[in-house]
Amino acid sequence: MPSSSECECMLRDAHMRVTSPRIAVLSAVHDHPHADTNSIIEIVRKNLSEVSHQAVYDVLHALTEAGLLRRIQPSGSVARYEARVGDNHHHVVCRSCGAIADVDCATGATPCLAASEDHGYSIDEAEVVYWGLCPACSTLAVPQPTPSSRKEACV
Amino acid sequence: MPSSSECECMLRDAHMRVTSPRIAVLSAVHDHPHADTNSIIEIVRKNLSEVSHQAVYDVLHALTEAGLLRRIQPSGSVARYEARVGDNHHHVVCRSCGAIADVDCATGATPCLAASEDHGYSIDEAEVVYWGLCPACSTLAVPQPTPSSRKEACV
DNA sequence: AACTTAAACTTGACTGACTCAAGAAAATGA
DNA sequence: TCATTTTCTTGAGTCAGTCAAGTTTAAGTT
Repeated sequence: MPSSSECECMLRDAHMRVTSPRIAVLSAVHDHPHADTNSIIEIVRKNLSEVSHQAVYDVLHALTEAGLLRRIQPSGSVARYEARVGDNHHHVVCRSCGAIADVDCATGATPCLAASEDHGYSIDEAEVVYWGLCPACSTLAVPQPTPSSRKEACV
Repeated sequence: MPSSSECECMLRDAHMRVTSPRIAVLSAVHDHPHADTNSIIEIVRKNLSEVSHQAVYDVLHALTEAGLLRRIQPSGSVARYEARVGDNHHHVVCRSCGAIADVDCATGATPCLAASEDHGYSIDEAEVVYWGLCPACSTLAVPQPTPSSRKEACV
């Protein structure tokens, strides 16, 4: 939960102009990791009433571009943002409720970055998303059969 | 490139009713891995004119549910489908043009599935997306500085 | 072969995340 | 303080994907 002046400092360090929407957005994402854009807009408006959604979108893009935020977007989810940048951690996503938690990399600093066959691509990042059920949902949910369990021979 | 009768057989094996849109969609995805929904609609309409977009959406969902197709959706991309199911391979995505290629798992059958700290989640899948530049784009592109290269001390 | 019914298809309107564009306002450096 | 560049506001627009209701069709049953 960095203070306004700390957020201000982060912006200055990134050579970005300091504006109250930027401070508010940066602070909001620090306080609410993995929040989606709409939530961020609401949080920002609690502190600064009257901020346009476009401003928040612009600020999120600018901060992401500057490396102060990281944008994540698991399949089936809208864009989410987090302030934990610089390390390479991954995420667990609940299939049922969509909750997201951070996971440190299992295999060290550059996880899984060695693809077995890169097809000539120059790879710079390996993004890992673990899918499953969060503690709350896994106690509620009935175990459901996997689609792959009904494989039969075809004549 | 499976024949219609092979596609028909896959559907029957999955206990699904055999319809021409389903055969056309299944065949189209087999022939065009990683195609997005719009492309699939166009391909299907070349063979079967007059198929509604809703039907294609429904069919894609049903086939995915049945395990005959797999849906992938890298950040910033629309949904894409592939017919290679059952193995756990991953994908390389070009940051510039969005091209996708398959990558076999680097670490064996259940790659990276061991998260270091699972936060109580019951994990059933690890999805890995490699980001980089495809061969074509990496020869064209000028090397761009990473955002993290401008870190300075803050008083 | 005809019937029944659950599943699939068509049509058309709708939602919601996100973008575009152009003018107004504000922060920075001189 | 002034000029310039960047940022913010406003409002319209785009597009992937969904919803809903009525119609058609395939497959199991009689």
